[in-house]
Amino acid sequence: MSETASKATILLIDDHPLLRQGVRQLIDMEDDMTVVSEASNASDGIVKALELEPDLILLDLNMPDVDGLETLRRLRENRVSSRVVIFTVSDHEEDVIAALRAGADGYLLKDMESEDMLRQLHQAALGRMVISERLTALLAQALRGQQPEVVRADYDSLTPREQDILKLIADGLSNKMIGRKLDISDGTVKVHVKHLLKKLNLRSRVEAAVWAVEEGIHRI
Amino acid sequence: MSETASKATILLIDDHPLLRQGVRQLIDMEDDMTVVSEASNASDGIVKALELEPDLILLDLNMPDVDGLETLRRLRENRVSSRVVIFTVSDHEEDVIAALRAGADGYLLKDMESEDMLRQLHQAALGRMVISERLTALLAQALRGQQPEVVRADYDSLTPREQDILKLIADGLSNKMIGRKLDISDGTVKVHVKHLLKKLNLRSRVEAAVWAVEEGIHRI
DNA sequence: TAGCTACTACCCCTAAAGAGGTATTAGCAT
DNA sequence: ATGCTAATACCTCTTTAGGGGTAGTAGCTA
Repeated sequence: MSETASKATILLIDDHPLLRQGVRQLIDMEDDMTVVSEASNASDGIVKALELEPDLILLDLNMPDVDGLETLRRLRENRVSSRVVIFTVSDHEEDVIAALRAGADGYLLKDMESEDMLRQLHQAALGRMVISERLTALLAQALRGQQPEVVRADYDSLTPREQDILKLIADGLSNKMIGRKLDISDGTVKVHVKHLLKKLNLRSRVEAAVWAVEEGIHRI
Repeated sequence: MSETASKATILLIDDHPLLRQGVRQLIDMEDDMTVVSEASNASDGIVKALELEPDLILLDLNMPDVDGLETLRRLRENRVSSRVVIFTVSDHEEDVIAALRAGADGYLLKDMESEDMLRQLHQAALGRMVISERLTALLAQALRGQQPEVVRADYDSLTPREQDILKLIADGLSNKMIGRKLDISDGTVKVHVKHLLKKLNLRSRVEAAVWAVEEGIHRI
């Protein structure tokens, strides 16, 4: 970890020497951060990460051979606990989402202003997740995109009672427990389950539970 | 839409008169935006939205009676096409996510600086999604559904085979189907299921499936 | 070698789930 | 009044799940 006493250690993994040079100069001008090493490819980066255990790894996405995402995965596989911040030119939604899903602790764009960059690096070194401001709208949209409207139609086709019971299934309750909770017989619960499975075209309560959780119906 | 020639029209829906007053003054000092009306509750807000069709609606989340989220839903039900930006004090993850899922075009926090606020409002009036910068990390985290620490430990306590089978349970497969897929007997699958339930301290495959989906293990 | 873990497969047994059916009651709309 | 839907409850039947056990095989390690 990076105490205020010692400098936060940073490893650069990027195949562009000039850019590494620029970032290194920028960072090394700060008195609480330092670039401890650089790598121009994935395998070299992983070796150095394991060896140096830096506080922070700045990782380019677009590298020949093994790309940044794959590098990130390999770092995680090798139990590298450093925070990994993607540092790239790509502001494509798929890249951002994929990187975050793969466990990136941040996603910064290379066209940032220097001062902005330093501010974000400080935050990252402290363990905060950092994302270029320009990407917020994109993130929000992705989050919304996860929720298909088609679902509503299906869910709304259920009677109120069936909706109740679907939610309880998604809580992992058995028919008997559901009956107890709703104060009806477990036989009646089975009837509702039967109907709701048919309407949603699912084959078991497990599928129903998974569906409900994935669609967020779970906690409506 | 807001052309550069005419002013962008804004409707405030918030139960705090003083805050409405402040926002109105701030906005009306701009020469390309104007507050055309205010409402202190949901129903009044919806009526005015239908009547005035503003370019932008600033909507408070925390209102007595009908809250902002429900208001947003009703606005959408009534085919109000105005862009709706949530304007609230709540930086809770659930609120942000729920609002965006419900179709909000932005989410701004009330503790913003004036100039920042105006900048964001201009963007929103132009149709861009706006999110307070402070919420980016939160969004990113929501996107990856995150929380491993504890989970990892539990999940890692499973043998590779048990992990395989947990994933297949979360796909809704029966023991027999899992056995067919892994080319082992369904009896063996039952053994693995038994063990994995015990290790994870769960009571049924439904609970296991829900757990796996919620923790994102589902698609590792 | 002995011990440990993982994986496999079977046994027995009970409980739960799900598909099919009939039927009553209440409320609502035609 | 008739029909329709939702909710309730019961029936029978088969399949699936899950807890308990024993046991063989393979691999790894002290």
